[in-house]
Amino acid sequence: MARPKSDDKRSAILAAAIRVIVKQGLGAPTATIAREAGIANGSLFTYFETKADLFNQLYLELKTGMAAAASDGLSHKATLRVQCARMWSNWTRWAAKHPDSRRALALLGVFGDLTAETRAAAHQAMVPMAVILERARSKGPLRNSPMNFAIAMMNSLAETTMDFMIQDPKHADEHSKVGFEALWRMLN
Amino acid sequence: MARPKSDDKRSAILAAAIRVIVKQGLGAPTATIAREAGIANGSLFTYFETKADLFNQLYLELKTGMAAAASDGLSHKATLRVQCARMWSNWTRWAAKHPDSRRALALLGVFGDLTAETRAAAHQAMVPMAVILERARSKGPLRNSPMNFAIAMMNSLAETTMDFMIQDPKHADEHSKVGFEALWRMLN
Amino acid sequence: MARPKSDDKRSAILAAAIRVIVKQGLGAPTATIAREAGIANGSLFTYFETKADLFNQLYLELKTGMAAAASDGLSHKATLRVQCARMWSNWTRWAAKHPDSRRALALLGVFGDLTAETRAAAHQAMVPMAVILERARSKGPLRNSPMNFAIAMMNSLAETTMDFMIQDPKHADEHSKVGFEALWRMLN
Amino acid sequence: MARPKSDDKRSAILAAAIRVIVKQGLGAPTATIAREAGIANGSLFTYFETKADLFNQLYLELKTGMAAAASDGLSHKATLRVQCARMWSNWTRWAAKHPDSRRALALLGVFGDLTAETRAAAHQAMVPMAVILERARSKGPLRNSPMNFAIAMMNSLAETTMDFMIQDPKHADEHSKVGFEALWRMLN
DNA sequence: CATGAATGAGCGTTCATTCAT
DNA sequence: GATGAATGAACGCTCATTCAT
Repeated sequence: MARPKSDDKRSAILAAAIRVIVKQGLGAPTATIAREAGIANGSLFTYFETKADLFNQLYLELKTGMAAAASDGLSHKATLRVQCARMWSNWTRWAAKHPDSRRALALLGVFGDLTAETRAAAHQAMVPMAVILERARSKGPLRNSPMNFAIAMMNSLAETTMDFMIQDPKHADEHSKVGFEALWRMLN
Repeated sequence: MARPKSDDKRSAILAAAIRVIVKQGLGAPTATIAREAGIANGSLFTYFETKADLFNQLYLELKTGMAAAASDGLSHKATLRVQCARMWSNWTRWAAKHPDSRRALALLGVFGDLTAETRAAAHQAMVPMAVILERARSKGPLRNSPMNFAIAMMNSLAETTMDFMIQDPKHADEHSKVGFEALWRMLN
Repeated sequence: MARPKSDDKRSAILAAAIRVIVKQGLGAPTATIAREAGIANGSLFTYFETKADLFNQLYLELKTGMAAAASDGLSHKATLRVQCARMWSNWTRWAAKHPDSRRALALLGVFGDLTAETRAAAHQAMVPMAVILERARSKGPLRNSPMNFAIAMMNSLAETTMDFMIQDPKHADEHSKVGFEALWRMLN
Repeated sequence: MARPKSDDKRSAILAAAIRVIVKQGLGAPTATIAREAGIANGSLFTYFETKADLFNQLYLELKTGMAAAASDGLSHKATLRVQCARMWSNWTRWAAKHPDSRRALALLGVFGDLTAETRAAAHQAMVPMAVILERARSKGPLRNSPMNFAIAMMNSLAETTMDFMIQDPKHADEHSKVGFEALWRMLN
C-alpha cells in the first residue's frame, strides 16, 4: 500500500478540529481545520467523509477519552464514597487538564447532526461511571427518581465544577472538592 | 423616541425566532425567521441591525422573562426555604410552560457572538434570584465558595430538572420537587 | 412589490446560457453564465432554483421556439407535400438563423438531468409537426412502422441538413431543399 | 516499444469506461472507471495521460470497431444494393449486439474535448463504408450534393434505426430492414 | 417604512492529476 | 509499474446584508 492513511494525520485533524472549534465554534470552515492540521483542504475528506462525520467521531473520541479518564484506577474494594470521590476527581482533573477538549465536547454536544449512533455510543462510554453513581443513588433520597435523572444531575454539577476549575485554575482542587461534597450531599 | 417602528413586528420577529431556532438551531437563515414572522426578509433588518443583534436581544429578553417569572410573588416575610422553594417552583414551571423559550435560551447560551454587554445584562436580570440563593449559601457548606459557584450549581440543577419536566410532563411537578430537595440538600 | 423579478433578466440568463453552453458545453459554470448575463452569480438562483432547472427550462424554451417556428404559416388547405415542405423550410431556416440555439438544444438533449416532465412537454411541442408528418407516413412505405420511427427519422434528417446549412451558409437553401427531397423520397 | 505496460489493463480500462459512461455519462469520475476496471485510481494515468485522452482513444476504438464490423464480409462482386444492404445489416446488428458501446459512442460524439486528430481518424475509419455509399450516391438524386452530406444522412438514419432496434429488440431485424429501405429510397 | 430582488463572499465537497511509497 | 493518499482548484449553492422601488 502506497502512503497508507496515517493515524497521525487523523489525529492531527481531530486535534486541529478541537482548537478551531474552541476558537470559532461549530461553524468553523473545514478548510480552516485542514490548514490548522497542516494538510490540504481536500485531504480532510480522505479521513472523514463529511464535516458531520468528523464532528461525530470527534465527539465520540472526546467523550470516550473523558469517560476513560474518569474511570481510571477505580478500586472495587473501596467504599462507595471513595470510589465516587475518585471518579469525580479523575473526571474534573481531566477537564482542568484539557480545557479545550472539554469546551469542544460541550459545543459538540449541541451539534445538530450528531447521529443517534454517536449518541448511543457516547452513552455507552459513560456506563461504568453510571454504574457507580447508581449504587449511591439507589440508597439515598433519589431512590425513586429515574436513574437518568441522577446521572444528569451529576453531569450538570460536574460541568459547573469544571467551569470554575478552568476559570480559576489556582483553586482547581478546592473547587473540585467542594463540588464533590455538594454532589454527595445531593445523593445522601 | 426609543423604539420607532412597530413594536408588534419586533415581537413577532422575536417570537418567530424562538420557533425557528428550536426547529433549526442557530444556523437558521434570517429569511426563515422573517417568513415565520410574516414579514419580508429585508424588513427584519429594520428591527435588528444584524442577525447577531437579533440573537443578543432575544437572549436577553428570554432571560429577563425567565428571571421575572421566577421572582414572581416572593414574600419577603416567608422562611428562606419557602422563598427558595417558591422561586424554584416558579422557575421550573415557567420552563415547563414555555419549552420553546427554554430550549431557545439554552441554544442562545452557546451562541458564539453573545456580547459582553448582553451577558452582563443577563446576569443582572438574575440578581434578584441570586440574592435569595445567597442568603442560603452563606450559612451552609458552600459558605467559603464564590457566590457565583452556588448560582451556577443551582442553575445547572435547574436546567437538568427542567429537561426532565419537559421530557416527561406527566411527572413535572414531582421532578420539580425532587430537584428542589436536591438543591436544598446541596445548600445545607 | 420592490424591484419585481424582471423578465428581461430571466431572458438575459437564458440567452447567456445558450452562448456559454455553445462555447463551453454543459459543464459550463453557472458563475460564467451569470457573468455573461451581467448579473451576480447568486442572482442566477433567484430566477432558476438550480442549474438543472435552468437547463430544463432552457431546453423547453428552445424546443418550443423551434417547433413554433416550424409550424408557422401552415395552410391546412394546401397539399400535404406543400405543407411538409413549408414545415421543413421553416424548421431548417430557424436552425440556420439561430445556430447557437440549435447547438445548445442538441447539447441539452443529452443533458443527464432532463426531467421526465421536460421531455414530455418538449414532446408535446412537437405534436403539430408530428401530425403533419403522420399523414404522409400512413400512406407510404413506412405505414407499418411505428409513428415514432418516422418522426425520429425526419428528425435525424433535419439535424443533418441543419448541420450542413450552418456549416455552409452560402448553400443553405440548396441543402434544405435537397434534404427535403430526401425526406420525401423516404416517405413515399 | 509502442505500447509498454499491460495491454490487458488498457483494455480493461476501456471496457470499464464504456460501462461507466453508459451509466453515469461523460461526467463520470476517472476513479469510478478505475475501480470498475479493477485498478487503482492513479494507475489509470499510466495508460492514459488524461481523462480527455482516455475518451479520445475510446471514441476512436469504438468507432473503428463499429466500422470494421460494418465492413465485414463485403463481396466486391455483389450488386451495389446487396453490398449496401450487407453493410447496413452488419452495422445495425453490431449496434444491437453492443448497445453499451453504441450508447457510449453516441455520448462521446458530443464530448467537448475530442481532438481534431481523433475526429479525423474516426472519419478515416469510415472511409470503406463511405466508398460504397459514394457509389450509390453519385448515380442518384444526391449526385450534386457533397459526399459528406450523404454520409451524414446515412449516419443519422442508421442512428435512428439503431435506437429503435435496441429499444425494441424483438423487432430488431424488421426495424433494420425498414431503415435500409428508407435509406435506399433516399439514395435512388 | 415595507418589500423582495440583488449582491458576492463563503462553504462543503468533488475530482483530475501528482507523487511518495 | 502499481498503489492510493495528497493536492488544490473549481463548482453549485446559501445567506446575511443592501438597496432600488
